[in-house]
Amino acid sequence: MPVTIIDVARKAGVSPSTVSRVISNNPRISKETADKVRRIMKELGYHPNEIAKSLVSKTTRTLGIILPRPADELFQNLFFSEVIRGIVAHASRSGYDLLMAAGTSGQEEVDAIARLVNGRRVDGIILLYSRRDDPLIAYLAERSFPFVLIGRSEQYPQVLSVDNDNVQAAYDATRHLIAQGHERIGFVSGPPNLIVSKDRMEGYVKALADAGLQADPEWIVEGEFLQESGYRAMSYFMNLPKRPTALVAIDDIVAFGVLRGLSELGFRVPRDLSIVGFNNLSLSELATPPLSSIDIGIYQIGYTASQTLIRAVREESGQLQPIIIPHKLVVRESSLPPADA
Amino acid sequence: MPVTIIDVARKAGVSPSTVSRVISNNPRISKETADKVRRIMKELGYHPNEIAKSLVSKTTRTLGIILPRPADELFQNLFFSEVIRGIVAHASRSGYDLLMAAGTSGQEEVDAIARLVNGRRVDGIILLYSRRDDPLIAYLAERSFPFVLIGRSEQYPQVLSVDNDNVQAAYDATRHLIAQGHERIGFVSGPPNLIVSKDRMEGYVKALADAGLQADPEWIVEGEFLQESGYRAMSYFMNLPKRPTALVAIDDIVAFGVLRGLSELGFRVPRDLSIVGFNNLSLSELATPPLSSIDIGIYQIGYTASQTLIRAVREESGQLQPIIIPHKLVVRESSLPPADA
DNA sequence: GCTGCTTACGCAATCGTTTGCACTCCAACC
DNA sequence: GGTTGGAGTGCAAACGATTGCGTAAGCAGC
Repeated sequence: MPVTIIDVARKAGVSPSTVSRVISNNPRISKETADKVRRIMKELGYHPNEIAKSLVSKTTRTLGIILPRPADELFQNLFFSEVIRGIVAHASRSGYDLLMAAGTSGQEEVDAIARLVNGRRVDGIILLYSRRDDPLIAYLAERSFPFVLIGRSEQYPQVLSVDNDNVQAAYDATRHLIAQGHERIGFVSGPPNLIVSKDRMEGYVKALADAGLQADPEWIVEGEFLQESGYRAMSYFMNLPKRPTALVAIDDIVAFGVLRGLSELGFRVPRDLSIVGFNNLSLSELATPPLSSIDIGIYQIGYTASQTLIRAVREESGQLQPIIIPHKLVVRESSLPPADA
Repeated sequence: MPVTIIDVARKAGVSPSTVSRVISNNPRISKETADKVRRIMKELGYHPNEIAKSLVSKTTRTLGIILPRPADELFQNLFFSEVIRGIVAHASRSGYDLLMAAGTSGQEEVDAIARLVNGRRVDGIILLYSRRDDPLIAYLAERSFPFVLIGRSEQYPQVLSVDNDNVQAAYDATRHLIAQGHERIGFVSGPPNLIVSKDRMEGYVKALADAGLQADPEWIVEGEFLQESGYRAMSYFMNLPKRPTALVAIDDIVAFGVLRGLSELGFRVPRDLSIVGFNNLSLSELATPPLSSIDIGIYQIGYTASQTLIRAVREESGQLQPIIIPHKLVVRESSLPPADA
């Protein structure tokens, strides 16, 4: 029913090949022919069938992104939308679309990726939330399918990746708290199988050590990237006989949970507890009190990931060194000395 | 290079047709043959080329979504991620993927949609942020391409759509404020070309009228779905000789801007100004004070939109009546009588 | 007038599937 | 023993493009 290249060719009195060459601006077509063909295309409202194109060109101008397991929970965190925002901004500027596929369970994630990769539906893939032993990375690396990792891989260091220096970032956050005079500093971590959890924990421990302080295992708790985790961590910490006076939270959303819990219990921030988070979500400055946070440049990460991947897809041989997006500490009220101090 | 259906056929000693029929579970294939073919497929690591499949089946098991103009700004609002969350949850459960395309300007939006539609890249399209005179709706409706609108259309009422009763929602919000004793109630609206702005405004005006109050045009301002708009609106209102005592904000994010501005100027909420927003973002309860909001069930909207669209794509003849997702008012501190009253 | 080079285009194969139709068996029936 | 009929497969066309190669026309050069 829709108009094909053959319809155009017939009406223009040329062969389909010629039309095809007009579309791809092949210089070997005379100007008159090209003009005529172009006119007919307009007239007929012709648009190339991208699927057919893909079949022969083996290319789709589409990037794929796999939504990590509980796609449901994922978006609760602004991190995700922010990184997608960056990806889409660059990709669309480069003429690429973004295909999102979700797997609901672990195995389904691999299935989802197999669908995209083997089904030739995408030219490259962006991987998120790299786990310490990630089957997706292995899958793609083995097939040498173009992909870029947001985060980093331990088993496959020689892989395109965009990341922060999370060790240093956590170091900076902790150091800042120490500089405020805190000596009892807790850490609310994320899922232990995520590399980012491990890295930030490492920076936290290192900062303490460098300051001659000791990381008390009692002051480290693990959770998810969810408010509830922060809430739980808060109630754990505040019930400790010897409470920390400051907290580093692995994510602002977790910090929000802490704040909510504290206010419910009547504690004041930063007087009773100072806190700094990660990601500097757009709402962090609206929290009560405004939340200090490490800005890791999420948008930039997404943007750069798309850039890197598209370069790789085009075989412009990207650098295999991980790309590190700089972070910066944004100090707000939640980690400053209390006004009445 | 990758293994095709022909490789499988050759190795199994059958024809490609047979392999294809095995894949689609055609009952006319004998069990032995099917088993053998399946074994070989595993052995060879065969995965069907979805592109080739799409070419002949004219179907892609993919839903498209067009990112409205300033894709950059868009995601700042949790509304977007939340609706996508709902879409992806349902779509992936039904075996559909989601393709996001962005246009940066008005014309590019139409181009983007043309690419998806005429390029046969998607089976259906989800449209967001319907404007009062939306070229995309016209484009799709004219081609009778399956699509569902999140929101509603004035020119094309006979179109699949998922929406709230925004008039009623705004009515409820305003009515709640009136019930608290407010008589001077302002409204911070959104872009006037969006239908949602118009609808909520209408409900606001109607609630006032029903209460015997008059909507003073001075107390209505327009803006974007951005914090800055709320901030500006706040400073406008608070400089009025005769200030409103309460505000309805078209979106929580706008309300956040108002809150921020008020706190900077030393005003207290709800004592100096009560406020209720829309969307009940996950962070609304974390605001200072916790923000009253109309919960419009964003996730549910996305979920239902996917459901409706997929049904339409499969020609299960969805209802053409707009589907209305119920809203509910969530009252929090920002619109309650001040504690010291 | 023949050769040889360009220019501008067409032919036909190809990409990896699906599917309508035809065909071959073989058992069952009269 | 010929006819039917169904079960199980294969042939080949089709989906809508791209592209290597071939070729006709035109012109220059000798």
